[in-house]
Amino acid sequence: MAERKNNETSRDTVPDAVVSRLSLYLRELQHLIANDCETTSSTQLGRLLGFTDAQVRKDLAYFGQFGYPGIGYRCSELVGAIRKILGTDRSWPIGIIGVGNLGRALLGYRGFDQQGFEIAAAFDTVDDKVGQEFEGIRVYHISDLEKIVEKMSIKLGIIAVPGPAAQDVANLLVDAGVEGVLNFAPVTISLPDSVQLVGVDLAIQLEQLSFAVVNRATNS
Amino acid sequence: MAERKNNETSRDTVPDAVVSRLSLYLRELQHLIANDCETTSSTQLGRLLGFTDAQVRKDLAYFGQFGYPGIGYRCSELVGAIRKILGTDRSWPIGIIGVGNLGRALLGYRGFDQQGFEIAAAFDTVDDKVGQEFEGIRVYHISDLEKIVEKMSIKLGIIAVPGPAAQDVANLLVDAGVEGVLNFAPVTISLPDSVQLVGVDLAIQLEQLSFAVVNRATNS
DNA sequence: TAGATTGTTAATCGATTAACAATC
DNA sequence: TAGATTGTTAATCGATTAACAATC
Repeated sequence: MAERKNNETSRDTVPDAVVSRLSLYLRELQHLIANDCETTSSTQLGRLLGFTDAQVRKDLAYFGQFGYPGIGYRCSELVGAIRKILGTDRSWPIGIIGVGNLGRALLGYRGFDQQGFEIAAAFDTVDDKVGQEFEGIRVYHISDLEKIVEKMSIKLGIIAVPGPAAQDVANLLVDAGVEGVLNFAPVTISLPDSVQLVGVDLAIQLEQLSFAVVNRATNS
Repeated sequence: MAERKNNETSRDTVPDAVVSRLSLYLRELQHLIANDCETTSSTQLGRLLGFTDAQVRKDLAYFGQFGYPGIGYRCSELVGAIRKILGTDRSWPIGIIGVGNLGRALLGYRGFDQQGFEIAAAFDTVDDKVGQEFEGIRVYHISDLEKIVEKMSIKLGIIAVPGPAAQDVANLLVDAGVEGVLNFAPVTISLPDSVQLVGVDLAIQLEQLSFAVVNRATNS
């Protein structure tokens, strides 16, 4: 069907920045749909998010042709296309390691389900927590990680343990066979290339904000 | 002291990517210090974080000269310099709006204090929560926001409310006089240019991971 | 001194924007 | 049809890397 050099597996590498904008497009499109918009345009999407229209079109062009010249994009169609690109057109069972404050907050976070993520199990080492349920999610002992990961087909792991334990937990997740890790611990961890890693450090986000405030006269 | 075109306020705009790497350098330096390293080098820092040595030196060069040719960087000195650049050499009183799962997790998050952030007050609209304390932090009614922000010199606000309420809360924060907002709600909010905004969407982080996993054969 | 490492300039690489023919 | 908007190419802009004189 599609011409060009296309060959499915030999697609050019996509910059991270493009992928994260894709998520933003998806979020805006879902809002537009909630507000009964049937179609949108690169200009509208760009205006909503502070990007140029050219950038919106270019980003989408990495993955194919989704629009209609003279018309724009059908919102629901583009949502479907982006979810397919991101891999969220199916459900991802997730395991969370660490049932402290942050872990429990993530267990209760409603935003995940809506985007195709489903927290299947939690893990901890503290006896008082193991066997309990939080937000309807059962807490297992970390020593059962491999067994449960397999049984529940868990593909992604979220690390929500203190920094010093993070690398050990990461290793256990890799051994258990997960394919991707989201790390909330404030440390750099290293994984084999075959396992994907995304890190989120909440303190770093505040540092970015602090910098922006201190330098606001200069940079905005 | 410093020559060059330098004039303090006319510094070239610093790319966001540079600022976020600065936070990573800071984190690694703190680990090095914890492990009794007195000095480090651009090569070592780069290796720890997966950057080139040239990038480390170039990033720091935006802000001044912090190293010693032939020797490298004194860790504690560079930590001090980066904290000053990021504005975390002083304490930032923070207000958190929304005391649901995520808000409470942030209230209890130990990583903030260590980096110069201090959660001073929490706000909600739910009667059962107002007046309570979580993790030693008092919850006020949102209608007291302006008063408390002034009294406690709160400069940064964290939005941890559901999406539909986020823009309203943002407006209240701006009216109350905060200078920066960290938004955890999964919506795009808009603020006057005079108020800085950083957004963190947890579902988006998982989408990035999902994309990376689905495309791992191609891009890693 | 010789070896190491910085700060900085120039070269390379990649990402964003502008422009426009093709299309509805 | 005229107006709108796409997908895509070429031009611009910015960020990363390589190289090296200066320095300890």
